This record gives sequence, C-alpha cells and structure tokens, in this order.
Amino acid sequence: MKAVDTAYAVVRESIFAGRFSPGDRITEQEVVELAGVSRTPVREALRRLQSQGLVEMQPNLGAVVTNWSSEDAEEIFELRAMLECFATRLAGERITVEHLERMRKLATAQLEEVRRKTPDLDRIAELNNQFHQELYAAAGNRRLNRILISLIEPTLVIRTFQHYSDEALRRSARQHLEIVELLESADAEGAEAVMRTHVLAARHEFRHNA
Amino acid sequence: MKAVDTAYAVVRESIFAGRFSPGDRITEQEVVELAGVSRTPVREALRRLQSQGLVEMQPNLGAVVTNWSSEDAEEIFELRAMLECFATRLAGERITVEHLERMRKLATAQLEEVRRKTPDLDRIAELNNQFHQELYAAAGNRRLNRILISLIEPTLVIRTFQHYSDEALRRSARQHLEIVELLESADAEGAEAVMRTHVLAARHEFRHNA
DNA sequence: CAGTTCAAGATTGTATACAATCGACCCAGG
DNA sequence: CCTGGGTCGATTGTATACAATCTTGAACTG
Repeated sequence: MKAVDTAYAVVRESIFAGRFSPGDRITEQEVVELAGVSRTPVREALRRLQSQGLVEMQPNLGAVVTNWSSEDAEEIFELRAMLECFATRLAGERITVEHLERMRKLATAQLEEVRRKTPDLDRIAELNNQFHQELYAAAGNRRLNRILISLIEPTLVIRTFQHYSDEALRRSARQHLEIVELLESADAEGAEAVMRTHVLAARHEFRHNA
Repeated sequence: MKAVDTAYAVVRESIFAGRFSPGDRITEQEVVELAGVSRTPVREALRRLQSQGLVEMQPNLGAVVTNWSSEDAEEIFELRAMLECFATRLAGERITVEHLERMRKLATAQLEEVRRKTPDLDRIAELNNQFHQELYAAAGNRRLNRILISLIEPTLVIRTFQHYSDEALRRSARQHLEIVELLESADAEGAEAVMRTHVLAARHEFRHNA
C-alpha cells in the first residue's frame, strides 16, 4: 500500500471514528506521526480529502474538518432528492439481473438486521450505503455515481442512523426492498416515487434529530 | 501568486489552447520547465486538474489529458438537462435584482456579438459561460454550483461553439434573454422549460457536429 | 489597563535528493 | 523470424531540507 493511501486511510478513519471532530484543525505533522509517512504523501492525502469534502483547506493554515451547518444539510438533501430519483429512473431502464440480485440481498440483510432486538447500527449504515451505491452503478452514469458519492460521503460523519427510531429504521429498510421489487417488475415510475419518499424521510429524520 | 497556482494555470491554459490534446501524456518534468517551478507544486496542480476532470492520473504513469467519448458527452448532457433545469427552478425562487441585471447584461452582450458579421466565438463562449455561472450562483445552492461547474469545465476543451451554425448561435443567445425575462416576471416554470430546450439544443448540436 | 508591535516558534509552501517502478530496447535462444 | 528475459533510462513516489507565512504571547506605549 502506498504511503499516500495509508495517510488517506488513517485520517479518513480518524474522522469517521470521531477522533477528529468537525472544526478541528489537522496539522500535517500530526498525520505524519499517526501514519508513519513523510509530509509529501500526507499533503496529497489531505487534498484528496478536501476534494471529497471531508476537510477544508485554508491557505497557509492547513486542513480543518468540515463543519456542517443545517443549510449544508438542506442543500444536500435537496440535491439527493433530485439525483437519487434520477438514478432510480435510469436504473429502471438499464438495470441487470445481477444488480437486482445484489440489491435484493442487501435490502434483505438490512431488513433482518433492523428487526433484531439490538440492531447493529454500523452494519445497517454499511448495508444502506452499499445498496445505494449498487443502485448508482445500475444507473450506468459514472458521473452521476461520482456526484452522489461526493454528496453522501461527508454526511456519513454525522452517523444519521444513530438518531433513527426503530420504526424509522424499519421503514427505511422496507423501502429498499420495495424499490428492488418495483424495479424487478419494471415499474421505474413507482420505484422513483418510493425513492423520493425514502430521501425525504431521511431529511425529515435529520431535521428532527440532528 | 503561489507556485502551485502558476503550474495549475499553465497546464490548464495549455489544454484549453490545444497545446496538449486529449490522450496526450503530461510528464511532471514538462510542466516544471513550462511553469518554472519545482515538481512538488506541479504534482499538486495535476491532482487538482484531475479532480476537475481535465486530466486522468494513472499510478506510476502520470497525467493523461482526458479523452471524451460520445458516451461521456451523453452522460454530461443527461445530467446537465436535469441540473440546469433544477438550478433555474431554484433561481426562480431566490433570484435577486442584482443577479437579474448581470444576467441581462450578459445575455444582451451575447446577442449583440452573435449578430455581428464575424462573431468572436471565444467571446461568445466566455459570455455564455458567465451567464450560466451567474444562474448557478442565483440558485443559491453551493454544491449544485460546484457540480455544474465540474460537469461543464471539461467540455470547454471541445470548444462547442466553433461548430455552431449562425442560426444555432443566435437561438442560443435568444434563449438566454428569454430565460432572464421569464425569471423577471416570476415565471420559473417557463424559464425552466426554456432552459431544458436550451440544453437539449446544445446536445443536438454536439451530436451532429462533434 | 487596553491596544500595538515585534520576535520566536510552529506550520505550511517549495525545492531537491533519493527510492521504487514502469517501459522500451536489445539480445539470446528456439 | 519470433519470443522471452533482462538491463537501462525515464518517470513517478517518497523523504527531507529550506523558505515563507502565520499564530502566539510578551514586552512596550499611550
């Protein structure tokens, strides 16, 4: 593994694990010590994190972990509502049985997980994430894929599912399965509608809890 | 001006000026000599160009000027049709008189330019670009702004307007003015419809000429 | 005491040296 | 003639040294 990749992974994990909090400044020297590589790859890794929106770079000041305001969240949900629907519509035209199978597996696994007595929220987040990524891939527009990932990635820091009620968790998982089934029956319009509901519900949860 | 900025500007200009063509490999040493800075800022500049989609980085091989296939163009127009309409809708809700004034000025200037005997295609491209950017700003969603810029920037290399007929040039400029006037009369829906036509016309021109 | 100036330390920006990797070319062997 | 392997040059990847810039804080002044 290249030095830049380890530096990137170390910082990224530290942010997701909460060891760096939004607003914290990350000095290059810190990362050098954490990752055990020199400053050159560290700088490159930080720029990569910047282009993904996880940190912001200020000239001569370095990296600061991005701090999300409620306006940022509104912007993101506004765009997601539009783009995820669009992705669903495209998927409706182009999706293959392989994609559908994987999506069904993911949705089913998520549904099982949310029905446990003490659901593993991290696992749910991971399954949820994979489901959406599979859908983007099925849509077959690489740029749309990239855009949606760049929109969603930074919000994973907030760990939305931690604030979901059990009922919201279950509804979310059920909607995934619904989307799969509607796509299987070639009802792109229906799938798109469920997806819109799905994203707007996420926004609702976010507004009321975070 | 910082070294990284000069390196960035030099490569960017070289690409737009056609001194680097799509598919060309750009070695760091070349840029060092062109820009007169060391390799460190050159590398950073190339990564920046990568994140904007102007070049692609291959491990241990370096930067290659991005080569656009017709599939890429379809993807981009597909997304633009959606996102520019969305931007227009948002602008309809939030636009200020200052934005409208600037947009009217830009549209008028463009209309004058296309009516000259020998229109300056580079100036038209510049005015066109500024008009769209002004609209994105008026939409008030910074991420949407960023996304649209990242979609359009790489396509500027192709110099679309070079292939437009006089009639297409004029229609394009007229549509800009129409959009301004519809936004002024608070007819967001109408403005959105014209914008859709506008983007689809651009796709049409592209398909038949490039 | 508040505000300002300036110097020292810390941090980022840049240059350069060294290591690792890739690709082209040459040459031997079939 | 063609193929496989290996060496060498070129290029990217990384480390480190040096320069520029910013922050901090303490001394100084009104």
